[in-house]
Amino acid sequence: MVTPTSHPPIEGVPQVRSFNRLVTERIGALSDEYLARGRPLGASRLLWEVGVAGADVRDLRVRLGLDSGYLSRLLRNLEAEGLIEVVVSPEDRRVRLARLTSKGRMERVVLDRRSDELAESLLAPLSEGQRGRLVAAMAEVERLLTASAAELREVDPADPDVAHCLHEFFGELGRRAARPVTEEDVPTAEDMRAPHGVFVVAYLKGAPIGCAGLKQHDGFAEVKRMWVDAGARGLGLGRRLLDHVEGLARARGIEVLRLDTNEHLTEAIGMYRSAGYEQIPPYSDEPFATHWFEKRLGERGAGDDREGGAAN
Amino acid sequence: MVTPTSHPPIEGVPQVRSFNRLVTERIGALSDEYLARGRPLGASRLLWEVGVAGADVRDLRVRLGLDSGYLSRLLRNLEAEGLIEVVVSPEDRRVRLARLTSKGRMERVVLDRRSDELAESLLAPLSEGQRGRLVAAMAEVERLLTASAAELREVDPADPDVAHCLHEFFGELGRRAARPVTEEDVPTAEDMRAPHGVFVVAYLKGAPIGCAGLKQHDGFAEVKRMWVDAGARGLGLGRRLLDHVEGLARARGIEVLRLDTNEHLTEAIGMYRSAGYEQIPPYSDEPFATHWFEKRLGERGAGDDREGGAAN
DNA sequence: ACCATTCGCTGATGTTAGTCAGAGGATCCA
DNA sequence: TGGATCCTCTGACTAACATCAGCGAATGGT
Repeated sequence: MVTPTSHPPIEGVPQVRSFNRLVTERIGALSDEYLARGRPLGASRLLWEVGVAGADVRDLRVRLGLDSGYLSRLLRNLEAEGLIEVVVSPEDRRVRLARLTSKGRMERVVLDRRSDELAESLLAPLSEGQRGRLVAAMAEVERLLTASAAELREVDPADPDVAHCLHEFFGELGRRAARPVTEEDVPTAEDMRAPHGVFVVAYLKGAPIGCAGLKQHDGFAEVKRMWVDAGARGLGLGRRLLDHVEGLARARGIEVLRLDTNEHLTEAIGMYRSAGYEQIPPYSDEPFATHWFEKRLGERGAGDDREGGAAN
Repeated sequence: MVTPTSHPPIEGVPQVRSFNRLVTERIGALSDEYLARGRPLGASRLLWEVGVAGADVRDLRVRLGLDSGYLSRLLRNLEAEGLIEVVVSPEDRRVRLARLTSKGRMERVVLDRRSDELAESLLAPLSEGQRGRLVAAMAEVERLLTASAAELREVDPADPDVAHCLHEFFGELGRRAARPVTEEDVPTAEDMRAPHGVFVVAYLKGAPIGCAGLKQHDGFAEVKRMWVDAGARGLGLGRRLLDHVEGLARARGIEVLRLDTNEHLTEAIGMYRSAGYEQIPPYSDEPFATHWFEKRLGERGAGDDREGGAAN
C-alpha cells in the first residue's frame, strides 16, 4: 500500500530510525510491565476496549484486528475471571454484546491508574521545564504521525464513504454560509466517475476524513468537493489532497485546473492562493460559488516531491 | 524500582498516554511488517545485533536480555539458514563467537534497507516543512526520554563503576586544566562510604554516565566528584544529581552544603550558581580547587519537586 | 419458503517467545 | 591438582498469540 518514494533521498531517516528504536524499546517494555496484570496483555487491551459502555463483539474484532476465534477465546477468559459478561444483542440476535461487570469496571479503573503511573514514571525524573518540553514534543510527534498515517484512495462515487464526505461538506458549507442545506441539496459525485473524473477520499484508521474530486472538461479540469473533517484540520491534509489531485490531473495530460469555492471557506481560499491558484472571473453557476480560481500545471516543480504523482 | 511521585499530580499525563498508544500501535505494527522477513522478529533483531564485526554470545545475551538457552536456539536457527556461523573464541575456549556469513551480511543490508523504508514511509506523506518539524520533535522526545531513563543509585565506593566515574572525571579535569593526571592521582571514594557519606552513580542502560558524592563534616557536608559523561550532557543530569544529593543531605538533617571546583569546569560552575550556591573563601586545599561554594539548605521549596528526597 | 450471508463459537493445529534444570567442557584460583 | 566458577548447549516444558475449517443459529432478500 505504502510506496516510499525511491529516488530523492528523504532527509531525517536516521533520526526517525533512532526514534523508533528508542521508543519501541522504552515504551514497549514499560507498557508490559505496567499493564499486564497477571493476565496476557491482549486480554488487558480487550478489557480496555470493551469500555464502560460495552461494545459488540463485531466492533471489537475490527478495532483490535483480531481473528474471530481468537477473540472469542479471549472473551471467554475474561468472562471466566468474572470481569465481563457477554449477552446477545436485542436488535440482532446473531450479534453478541460484551459489557463489563462491576468487578470488570473496577479492574478497568486499576488499568487506568496503571496507565497514568506509566506516564508518570516517564515524567517524574524530569524537571518542570523538561516535562513541558517533552509533552509538547510528544504532541507534535503525535500530530505529525497522525497526518502521516492518513491515506488517500481513489473511490467509486457510489461508495457510502463518498456520500458521508459530501454530506459533511455541504453541512458545513450551509452552516458557514448561514443557508440551510437539506438532504436533497447534497449532490452525488457521479459526475466524477472513472473516465471523466476521479474522486479521492482520505482515510484515517479506516474512517473517511476528507475528500477531493476531479472532473474533466474540454481544455481544463475542475477540482470539486474539497473537504477535510473538522477533527483532522491542521494536519496539512487539504494541501495533500490538492497536491494529489493535481498529480492525477498532470498524469492525464491536463494543463489547466479550475475550481470554485465559497467566500465563507476562508482557509480553503487561503490554501488555493498559496498553492498557486489565481482568481478568475466566474466560469460556473454553482449555487454556493462566490470565488473562482485557476492554475496552470507546469512541469513538476519544487514542493511537489511527494505522493508520487498518480501513485498510491 | 521506579516510584512515581504520588501526591502532586503531574501535568501532561494524558498527553503522554495518548502518545504511548499512538506510537506503539503505529510504529510497532509497521516495524513488524517491515522487519520480520519471513523469520521471527527476534531472529531479525539478533541478526542485526551480531553486526558486521561479529559478537560473542555472552555479549549478545546481555545486550538483548535473553535467556541463555533461548539465545542458543535462535543462533542455531540462523546458522541453519546459513546466515551466521558460530565458532569458539580463540582467547577463551568456553566463549563462542557469532559472525555473519556473506549471506548473512547481505541479509543484514536488506534489513537495513527495510528500516530505512519504514522511516521513509512515515516521512513520505508529509510536506517538506512537516518532515522537518517531525524530525525535530522526535529528536526532542528521544533526548528527553533518554534523560528520563537515567537512573540514580547509591553505590558502594568500592564498586568498579565508581572507579570508572572517577577515572573519567579526573581525566577530563586534567585535560581541561592542561595538567596531566596519572593513574595514581585519581583518588578513591572511600571517604564517602556509608555512615559518613554517600556516593551516587547515574546509570543509563546499565552503564555509569555520571556521579556525585556527599561527604559529611562537622556542621556541614561537602558535595564532591560531580561528573557527567560527555555523551550524556545536556540532559539535565548534573542538576538532577545535585538535587538528589541535596535531598539526601536534607534527609540527614544537614543544613549547609559546600563544594569546591575548578575554574575550567565552567558549566559546572554555572550550574552551581543557578542552583543557589554562593561563592565563599577557600575552605579546602584540594589540588585542583580554584573556586569554593556554599548553599544553605532551607525547607524544600519550588523546583525541588522531584526524585522524592532520599527515594530511589 | 428458500437460499445466501452474517455472526460468533469450537476444535485442531502451529509458531513464537520464553523459562528452568542440568550436562559437559573450559578456565581460574588456591 | 582439585574444586569453584563460567560459558554454552540440550531437553522438557509453558504461555501467548495466533490461523483455519466448519458448525449452528439468526437474518435479509427474493
